[in-house]
Amino acid sequence: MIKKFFKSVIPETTLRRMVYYTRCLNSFKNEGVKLIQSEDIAKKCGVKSSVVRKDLSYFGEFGVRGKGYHVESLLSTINGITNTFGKMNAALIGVGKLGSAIIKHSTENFNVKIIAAFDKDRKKVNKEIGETKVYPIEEIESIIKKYKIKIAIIAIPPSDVQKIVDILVNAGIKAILSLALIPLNVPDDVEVSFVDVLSEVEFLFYKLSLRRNI
Amino acid sequence: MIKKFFKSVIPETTLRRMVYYTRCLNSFKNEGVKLIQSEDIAKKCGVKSSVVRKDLSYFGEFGVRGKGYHVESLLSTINGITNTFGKMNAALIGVGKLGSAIIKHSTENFNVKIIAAFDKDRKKVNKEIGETKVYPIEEIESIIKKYKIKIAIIAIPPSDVQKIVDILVNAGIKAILSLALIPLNVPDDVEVSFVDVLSEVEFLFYKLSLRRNI
DNA sequence: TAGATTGTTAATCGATTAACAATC
DNA sequence: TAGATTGTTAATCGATTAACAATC
Repeated sequence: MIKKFFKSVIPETTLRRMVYYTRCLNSFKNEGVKLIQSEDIAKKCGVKSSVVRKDLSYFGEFGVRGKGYHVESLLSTINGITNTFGKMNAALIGVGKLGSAIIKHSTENFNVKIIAAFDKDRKKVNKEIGETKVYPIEEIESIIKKYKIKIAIIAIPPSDVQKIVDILVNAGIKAILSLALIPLNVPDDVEVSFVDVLSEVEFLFYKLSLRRNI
Repeated sequence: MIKKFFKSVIPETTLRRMVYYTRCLNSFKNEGVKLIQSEDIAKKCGVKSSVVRKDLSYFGEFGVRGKGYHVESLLSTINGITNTFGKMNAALIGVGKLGSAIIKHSTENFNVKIIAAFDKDRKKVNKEIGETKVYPIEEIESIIKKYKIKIAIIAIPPSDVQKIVDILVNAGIKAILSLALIPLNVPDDVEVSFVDVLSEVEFLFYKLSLRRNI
């Protein structure tokens, strides 16, 4: 029987939870845990154990029935599937307060590494923040191509966003994370995603007020 | 016939899009536009017009068939429903790089106002960032109660998060936005939501790698 | 083997979509 | 009235859930 490597489509929601899972698994690994059950992952990540099992099952059969999952091998299987072995290089556009906070976070924390930052302010250019060098906007294309960067984070004022997006797409960027909640024009093969703290707060306000009214 | 004020449950996704819509509507208002169609809102927000109409219909019938929606009255109706007339006061815990970036954003941009910030660092306490005063951690409870703040943003290291969450819940906070992707223990009546830039980047990496493999 | 936990199924729930009747 | 756009419907799609057969 021929077995496909993956189920044909993996749900967005599953992919999002994979980020949780790898974090949990890494934390288990650091604690020296060798074998875990779906229930353990579930508790640590705040989801249900059936969700964990279903999510993992999209990628293959990793568990041992009656026993659980081997932390180490599960981790490396996930890394293998996603082609990411801790080396997720991204670019950052806009080295303001928010931008430099993100660089700082990335040095302290996890898998993502900001390997190049860009700013239009001449005073910031050629400086280094942590290990990240700041280049002028004009060099976006050459640097992105040179380092084969596929993902960019945009932390600039809304008015400048689309202009930069065009440059990025042209340079070969395949996914953009924007920190301003304005729609972007990109080709179909470029992923776009938004993260905006204040919008999320507004959403929470809506949720609370409606709760009172029903 | 008795008409309920709202449909009994409003979908999460609708509520999230309401944030977009109010922004679009405000921008139309500032351009002096009086009357708009669902199609206009849709284009500006990057969704489909049927989605806009369905979303708005959860709250009532605001449009005029054959004509469209009155920008001004639609905006104030939405504000009325959510009890928010531009006055969304929130607290912020942790005045590091990320925290102060958020304060700066809130002064420049939209509806949310950070009316109190907290930090354990004595050197930051009693300073002001923009119009936001920084209080010591010990005063969380008194200040939150004094200003009746219902929503808090947490921008502190993961290890301190749960401790602060307990204090916040105790002080009467009803919604928490955490900037660290670790699960929080809260009572059922407290909303929790997460925003984490680097997790989102990881998610995008997963998405891209899988795209290549299928 | 008996006990335990996985991987999968089928039912349920929720969100999206397009088409169109209602109506300004 | 004719033209236009809303508000609603019903079908489709996608995600969650709990239960359990498979199997270590």
